[in-house]
Amino acid sequence: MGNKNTLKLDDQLCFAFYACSREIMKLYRPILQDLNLTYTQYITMIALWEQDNTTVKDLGQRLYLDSGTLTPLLKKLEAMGLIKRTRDQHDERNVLITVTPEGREMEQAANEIPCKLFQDTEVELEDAKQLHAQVQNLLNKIGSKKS
Amino acid sequence: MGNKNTLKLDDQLCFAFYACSREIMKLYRPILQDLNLTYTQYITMIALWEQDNTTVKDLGQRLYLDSGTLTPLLKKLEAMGLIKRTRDQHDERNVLITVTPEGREMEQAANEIPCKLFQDTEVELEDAKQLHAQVQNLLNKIGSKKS
DNA sequence: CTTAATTAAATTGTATACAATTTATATCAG
DNA sequence: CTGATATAAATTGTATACAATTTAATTAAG
Repeated sequence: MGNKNTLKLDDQLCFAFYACSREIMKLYRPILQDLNLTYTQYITMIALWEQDNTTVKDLGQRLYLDSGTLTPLLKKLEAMGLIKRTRDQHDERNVLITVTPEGREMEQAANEIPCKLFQDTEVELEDAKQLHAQVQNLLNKIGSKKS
Repeated sequence: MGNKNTLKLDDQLCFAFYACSREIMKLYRPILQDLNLTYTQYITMIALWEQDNTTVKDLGQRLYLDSGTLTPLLKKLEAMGLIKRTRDQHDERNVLITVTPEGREMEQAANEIPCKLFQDTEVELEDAKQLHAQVQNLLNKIGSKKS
């Protein structure tokens, strides 16, 4: 492993997450191509299917993305007819995002995606599930400052 | 958890990796700012400190990045004086990347980074290390097709 | 009521990512 | 040797990410 004080790519936890997420996205790409969605657009739609009629701010908090990323992405999804963006009548600062019937229709097709994803790999679903819980736990700890 | 056939953000392993890597990058940002490096530039330098005088192709394989991402990034690092790009005399298709003395000097400062990273969070180093091994394992399995 | 402070999106500018194509070089087949 | 194939980088075009700023609307303070 070399000197303890020497930086190694193989010791970088963040790099492992970063590389792993991009490699899994490559598995998603051909599947999502059928829906004409990118991965970021896909998780945005998942967030909206789960919670319709919400704000850009709420979406940003759940997806860990800011308006600089979301505004153009949501405009794209609107142009594709999957969502609708409207100013909140009660507080014009908020933009409300709602899923259109076309967007709802896509949800049905999307439900088939998870079982296809790791189909041709050696990844065991049980391992993935166990790992997922730990990553989630880490993610929660990153935000909270030590007391 | 709702219907088993309903997509939920909290069930998405890839999203957990994706969000987690970006959140950790946010912890890196203020630290890397002292070196005037982005996270991608930082892991590229780590790869080069570990293996000097290598090709763009080799870097791409180790970082899971292609020339479309690396070429402009390496040009930036060269402009900063940290590396040198030269065509291989024996095979002009290859571009050899070498670390300059300035680039080597930065390695010393960078060695201090890992211990600073999770300092103010609740993340336990032992948990992180254990998790890392599992992510690495998954990453290895993604590439290999089921027999 | 009116100005100051706050908040939510949008915009601007820089830096990735990556598919697809192009360019330049090297190798292979006949 | 020579056209066909293959390979490595670079380029082009699209889609994120995100810091920093701007715009518009709301709320708070005096």
